Amino acid sequence: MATMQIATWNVNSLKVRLPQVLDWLAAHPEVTALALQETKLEDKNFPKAEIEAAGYVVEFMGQKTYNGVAMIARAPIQDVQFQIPGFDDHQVRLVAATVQGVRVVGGYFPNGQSLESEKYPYKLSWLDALLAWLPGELSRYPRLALVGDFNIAPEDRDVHDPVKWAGDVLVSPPERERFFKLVELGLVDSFRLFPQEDKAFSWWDYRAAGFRRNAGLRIDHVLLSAPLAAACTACVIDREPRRNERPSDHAPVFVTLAL
DNA sequence: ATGGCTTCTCGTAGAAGA
Repeated sequence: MATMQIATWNVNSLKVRLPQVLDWLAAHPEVTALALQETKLEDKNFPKAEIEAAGYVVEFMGQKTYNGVAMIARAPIQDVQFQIPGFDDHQVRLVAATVQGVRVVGGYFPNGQSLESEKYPYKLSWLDALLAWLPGELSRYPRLALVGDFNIAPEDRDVHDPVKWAGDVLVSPPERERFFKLVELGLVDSFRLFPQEDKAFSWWDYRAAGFRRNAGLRIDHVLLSAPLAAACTACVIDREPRRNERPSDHAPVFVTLAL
């Protein structure tokens, strides 16, 4: 039986955060696969050599200014696929790859901006496309982890001030319904497999001292198929990098699997 | 306080993030 850890981190610019990513990986040698979101880099500017020099392999697809995803791994990355098949998306938001027999799907789910924005129906259609695609992926890869920045706080306990946020984007019922449709596909919210402290969040607003006040949301998730959930021994939101200078507004989240 | 802060860009102000 071997232990592997799978992680996700919205780095909000890999250009700025690369040293922090490398430091974090060095401090977490059991992390076999790390899915990144919001790399915000065109492929020609991606720091592939630096990541490989640290002893990792990496697959990536990005674009200027916004979005962009990557998969960093200690072990070979196989069968890489970008974007949701059949969903014509001009925003780079998904990478799927197999690492040590585990299918890791890393997503940067759309934010939606507001319920009135045209970005909100885009978010819902993106979620619907993901929901339509995943059943086949799950049958092909029974060991599957869906990770990333979901931009959905599934329950009120995932929100620092549920009254203030009520009905807003990231917590609206149509988004939450789709999150729980993912659960109905057989994907388990690994964080809730274990006792957790109250007010556990993965994102804190840069503004108004959000982190200091723990005014956050739990929107970064690791969802596991049944065989992986059965092997999961821990799910941790690592707040430590949020204390760095120039931190990402998101914390990394990782699971430990005893496979 | 419908803001705050941080990132990005055919940039130096405005959009977007969540």
